[in-house]
Amino acid sequence: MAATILDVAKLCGYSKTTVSRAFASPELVTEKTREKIYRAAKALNYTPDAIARAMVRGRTDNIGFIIYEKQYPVVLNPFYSPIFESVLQTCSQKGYSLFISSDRELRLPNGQACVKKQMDGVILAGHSDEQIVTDLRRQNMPVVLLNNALDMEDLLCVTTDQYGGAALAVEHLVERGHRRIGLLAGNFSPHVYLSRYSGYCDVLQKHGLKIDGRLIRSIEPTVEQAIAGAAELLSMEDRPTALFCTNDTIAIGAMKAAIRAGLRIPADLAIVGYDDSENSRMIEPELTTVRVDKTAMGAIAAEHLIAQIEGEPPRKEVIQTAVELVVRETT
Amino acid sequence: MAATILDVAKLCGYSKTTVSRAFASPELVTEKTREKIYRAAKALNYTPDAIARAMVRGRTDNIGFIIYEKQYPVVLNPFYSPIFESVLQTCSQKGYSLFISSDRELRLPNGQACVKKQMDGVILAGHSDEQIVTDLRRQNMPVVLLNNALDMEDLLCVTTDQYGGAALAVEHLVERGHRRIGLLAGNFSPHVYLSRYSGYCDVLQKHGLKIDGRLIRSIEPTVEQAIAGAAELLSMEDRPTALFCTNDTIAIGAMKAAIRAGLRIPADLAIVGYDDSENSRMIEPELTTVRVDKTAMGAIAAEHLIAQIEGEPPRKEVIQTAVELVVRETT
DNA sequence: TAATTAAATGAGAACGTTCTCTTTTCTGCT
DNA sequence: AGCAGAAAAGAGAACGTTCTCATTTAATTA
Repeated sequence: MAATILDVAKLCGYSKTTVSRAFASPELVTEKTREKIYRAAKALNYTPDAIARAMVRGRTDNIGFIIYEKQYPVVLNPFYSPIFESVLQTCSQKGYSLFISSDRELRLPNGQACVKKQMDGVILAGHSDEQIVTDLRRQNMPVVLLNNALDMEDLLCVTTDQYGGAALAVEHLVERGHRRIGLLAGNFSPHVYLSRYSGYCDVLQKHGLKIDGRLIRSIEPTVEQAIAGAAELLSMEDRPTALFCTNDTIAIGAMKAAIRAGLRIPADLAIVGYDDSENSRMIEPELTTVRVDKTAMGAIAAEHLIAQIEGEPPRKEVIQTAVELVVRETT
Repeated sequence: MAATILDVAKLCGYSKTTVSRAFASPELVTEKTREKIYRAAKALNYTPDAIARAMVRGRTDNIGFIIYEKQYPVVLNPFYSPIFESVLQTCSQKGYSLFISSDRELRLPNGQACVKKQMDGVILAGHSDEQIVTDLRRQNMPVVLLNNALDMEDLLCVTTDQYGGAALAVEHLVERGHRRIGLLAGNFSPHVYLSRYSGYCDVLQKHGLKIDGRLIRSIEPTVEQAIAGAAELLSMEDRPTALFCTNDTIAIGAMKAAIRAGLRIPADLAIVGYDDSENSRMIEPELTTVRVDKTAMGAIAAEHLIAQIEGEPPRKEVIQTAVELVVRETT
C-alpha cells in the first residue's frame, strides 16, 4: 500500500541505496540527485520506515522511562514531572525519543521481564527491584536507576542525598529556636522513608533534643491525610511549634490544618517541606522547603544512559545530586 | 550476539514457527512444548525482538503523543499532565505504549512531517496546524486532535467548551452581584484565547454590563506576570471587585496580589480560575474554578485513535467534553 | 592529457520475526 | 483397528531498510 524506498528508486531512476542515503545521510548525495529524490518521494508520499531502519541498524534511538511508584500516577506526580521533563529534553537534544512504559508491559508470557519493546536503554525510576535489573541486563539492555539505589555491579544510580536534605530541614528549624519539632512523614519507599527519618532523628539527638514518638506521624502523602495528621498533632496540649513534612504536598496539608486551627504561619507554627515542587511557591505564605535538583537528576540519568548505549562501559556509582534548603516564608 | 528465535528453536528442538507461537499466542501450543521452549529461552536469555515483530506485523502497538505548546514544557504543564496521564492509562489498558515526541522529531531532511517513527497513530495536542495533519494522513497515519479544533475532513477533534466554560465563570460572578469584573487572560492559542474572551464579553453584555478595556489584561500565564497584572488592576481607583482568570496559575497569582494588597478573598475580591488544576485545591482559600474533564479528554482521544488504528473509518467530529463550575472559597 | 585520487552511486546480503500454507500428530468415535 | 477431523508443528517467503563492498563518475594533479 504505502510507497517503499523501491518505488521511489524506480520513479527517480536511482538505486534504493542512493535513495536511502538521501534521507539517512544527505551529505553523501549530490544536491541535484537529492532534489530529484525528494521530489519523487513527495509525489509518492514516501516516508522512510523507522521500523525497518531500526531492524537493520540494530538500534532504535528510543529510550524507555519506567516509573515504579504505586502512590501516584506517573506524570501527575509533582516530584517526577520535572525529572521527566529534564529527561525528555536531554534525550531530545541527543536525538533520542522517549518511551513511557509501565511495569506491566515488561512481562513476557513466561514471566521474564523484557523491554525489547523497541528501546535502546532504560531509565528505571522509583523502587524497581534487583530482579528486573538482572533480567534486563541479561538481554544486554543498558539500565540506569533514578531516585533509587541498588547495590549491584556496574549499575549507575542517580539519587539525592535524602538523609542530608532532611537534616538540613530539621537543622534549620532547630536554629530558629524550635525544641518541639514534629515529623509528618509520607510512607514512600523504604530507602526514602528511612533516610529522611534518620536525618530527622540524628539532628534532634545531635542537639540534645529527645525524640518524641507522639510527634511523629506516618501517613499517605495526600493533602487530606496531611490535614488530618497535622490536625491531630496541633491539637495536643503541648503541640509542636514546628513541623518537618517529608514532601510539599504534606506540608501544604499541614499549612491548611494550621490556618484552619487559627494558627499563624510562621509565628505560631513553622513548617518545612521537601521537594520544592511547583506548589511550594503557589501557596501563600510561600513554603520553605528542601530543593532537590531534579533537572540535574533527569539530565544526568539520561546522559549516562546514552553514553552507555553509545558504547561506554557501565560503571558502578551512586550519583547524588545537590540538595539545598530554600528558605521562604513558612519558617 | 543476542540469542534469536533460531537459537531457541535449535536448543529445544522445535521449529522457529513454534517458538514464535509460544510467545505470541501461547494458546496455540501444547503446555509441554511451551514449557520446554520457555526453558530454552531462559537458558539463552532470549527475548522476542519487538522491532522484527513490528516489521512483519506492520504495526507497533505504539501511539505517539505530541504537544504543540510553546508556553510550557510538556509534562510540567498542569493542564496537560492529567490529560497525558489519562491517555497513558487508556493506551496501556488497550495494549498500547506511549511515545512522546516533539515537533522537531517529525521532520525529515526534505521538510516533510513524518512519524513513521514507529507508531501506529498520533495524538496531536495543542495548536498543531493543518499542514502537519495533511502530511501525516498522506502517510496513512491515523490522527486525532486534542485541545484543538481544525476544520478538516474526517478529522476527529477532542476539545472542551471554552466559550461555555468562560461564560459559566462570569455568569457566576454576575450572580454574586459583581458589576465590575476584570479579565486576566493568558495568551494561549488563538482558539482558546478568543473563545474565553468572547464568553466573558457576551455574558457581560447579556446582563447589560459595559465592557471596560481597562479591566482587561492579556499576559503570559505565569504566577509572576499574574501578580503584576492583578496588582495593576487592583490599584485602580475604581478597581474591579471580581476577576476572571483564564487559568488557575493566573488566578493564584491574582490571589497573591490581593493578599499582598491587604484584600480579603472573597470579601473584598472574588476570583474565578480555569482548569481545576491540582493547585486550585492547594491554595488557601481554595479556588473557585472551571473544571474541564481532562480524564475524559484523554480517554476519548485515545479510544478514538485506537479504534481508528484498528480499522474503524475516521469521521469528522468535534467532541466537546463537559465543563463545570467548581465553587470553592474564592467567590 | 594521462594518471591518481576522491566522490558518488549501485548490487545484494542481512536483520529477526510472523504469516500462509502444508504436513504431521493426536483425539474420539464407530 | 480404522478413519475422520481437529489440533499441533513445520517450511519458507516476506517485511523495508542499511551495510559492506564494488563500480562508476568526477575532480585534481603532474
